[in-house]
Amino acid sequence: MSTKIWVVFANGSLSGYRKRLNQKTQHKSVFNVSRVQSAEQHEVLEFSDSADEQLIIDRVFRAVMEQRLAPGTKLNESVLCKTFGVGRMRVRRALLLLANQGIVDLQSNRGAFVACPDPREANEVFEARMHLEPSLVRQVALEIDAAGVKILKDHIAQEISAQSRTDRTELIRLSGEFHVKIATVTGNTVLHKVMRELVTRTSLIVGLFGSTLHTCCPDDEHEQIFRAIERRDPDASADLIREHLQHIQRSLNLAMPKMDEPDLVSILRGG
Amino acid sequence: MSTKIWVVFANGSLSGYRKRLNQKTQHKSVFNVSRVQSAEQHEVLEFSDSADEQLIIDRVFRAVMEQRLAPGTKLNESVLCKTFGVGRMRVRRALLLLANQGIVDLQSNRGAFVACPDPREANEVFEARMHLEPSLVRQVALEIDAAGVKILKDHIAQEISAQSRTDRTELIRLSGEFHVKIATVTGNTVLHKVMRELVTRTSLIVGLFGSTLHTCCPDDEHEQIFRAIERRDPDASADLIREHLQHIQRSLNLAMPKMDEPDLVSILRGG
DNA sequence: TTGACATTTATTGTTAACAATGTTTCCGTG
DNA sequence: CACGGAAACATTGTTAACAATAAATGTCAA
Repeated sequence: MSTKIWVVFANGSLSGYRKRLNQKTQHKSVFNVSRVQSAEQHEVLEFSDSADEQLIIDRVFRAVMEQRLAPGTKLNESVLCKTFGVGRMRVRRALLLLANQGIVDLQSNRGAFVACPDPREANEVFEARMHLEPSLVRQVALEIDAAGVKILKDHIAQEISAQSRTDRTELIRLSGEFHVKIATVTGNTVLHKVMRELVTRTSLIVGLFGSTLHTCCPDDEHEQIFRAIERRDPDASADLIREHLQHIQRSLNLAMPKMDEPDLVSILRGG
Repeated sequence: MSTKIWVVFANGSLSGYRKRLNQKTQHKSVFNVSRVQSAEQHEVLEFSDSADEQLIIDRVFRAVMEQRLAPGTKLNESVLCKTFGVGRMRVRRALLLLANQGIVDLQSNRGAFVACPDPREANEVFEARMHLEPSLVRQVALEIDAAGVKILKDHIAQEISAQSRTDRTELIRLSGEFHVKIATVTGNTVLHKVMRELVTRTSLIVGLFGSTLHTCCPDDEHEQIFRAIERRDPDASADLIREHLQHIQRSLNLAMPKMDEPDLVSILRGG
């Protein structure tokens, strides 16, 4: 739940609180209040209330990226409540945010479902990534420092390990996360968020339209990209990631219709 | 509020509903139910419940883009409720989504405030735009059709008109929206959403750090970009928009600290 | 058995009351 | 008057009950 630590400037304001705090010290803690009276600055450290909310989001994110939550799966509110041991409000807020990011589809009075991107949306996501990632990786190749190289190197090692263990789930997750980490090493949180969203939606798409296992983890392309970055070669990096994205996109079978109501009807009628 | 029209396949399922509908026909309407009994496909047309919710979001978006909502402004829940004539839930959901898009800062137990991006975040937003927009505008220059050209041409006309009328608010809004419209003409909804978010955050940034009026509407750069697009010149388009973004970014005074608590304290202590 | 209709159940959407917190005001004392 | 303290007030966060809807089940007649 919530834990707050008050460190309060001695100009009033705490007085009223301390009384309330002493009344019910269940989930509140005040440390060294007397000592702190002499502190100079009002400061509040808050261990965010929304931690469990973010947990739900992360779990769904991860499950989608690992393709363990199939598109179309219904996300029942009460089930989520029990699973995470939180109230309905938290679950609904998490679902709203997930819907806002295109990961789940929120249908009025029917509930939340893991999104089923259609081919058009799939192409849109890839188009967006094709705009963003070459330029991004170019910058990374130019500016990356030793710490960044290590992050990517470790990641590649993990991928190789998962590949040798034929750990499919882990490999799928790592495969997507590689692209997120490229954004991470720039230190740009805005880019990080955008990439995370696009990559997760890509996972959905690959899960829906990916014909072969090969689709999500094409050979050692990630390693090649890393090597180009490592030797600070922006042009090669950009070219490689462009090809990489094209390979994934081309390996999709976008003609395959998803199991959607209208399609089902037309199929049955045709038979 | 909500209005639904049921058109139901005659295989049951409606029966129970019609009873309820007849009981209270206040905000529900059923048209031609008898005729529809012979229809073949179950279909639900829903006039989204979340329309008013989206309205709140759009209004805040617009107010921020027009810089009429200053960064730091508190967005009181009850005020918003009265303003839009909706319940608290809707307002809170809207605020949550706005926070998720970085437009609003949601502080626990204190409320929602128009975001105050710091210089670091400002640079991140510009960096993200510098990655995205040149590539985007290049594609637009290559693929745009007559309808797209008209959209942009009309927009430029509007900008010129607002400039001649010295309608500052309108000019600020149009100035941001030009970039969104470039994404719009691609027809890519994913890109559109990303651009909309980045541009709105830019408006916040310009409002905070823009030293001069000139910052937000630099000469006729938009018109030049449009002309490059119109003559299908991808290289020139990309170069121009890159310069354009750099001009805006350079005109910012990022050294100027915002009126934030920690800064205020340090200022007072130093004096 | 099937199809129209009614009923029941499960799930989601909304609201309002309550709890917790932040903010302001006020009061007495030195 | 400055200051600490306490209460009053305003606002936000949470919960639980209720309303509305969807989905499932049951009934009965042709």
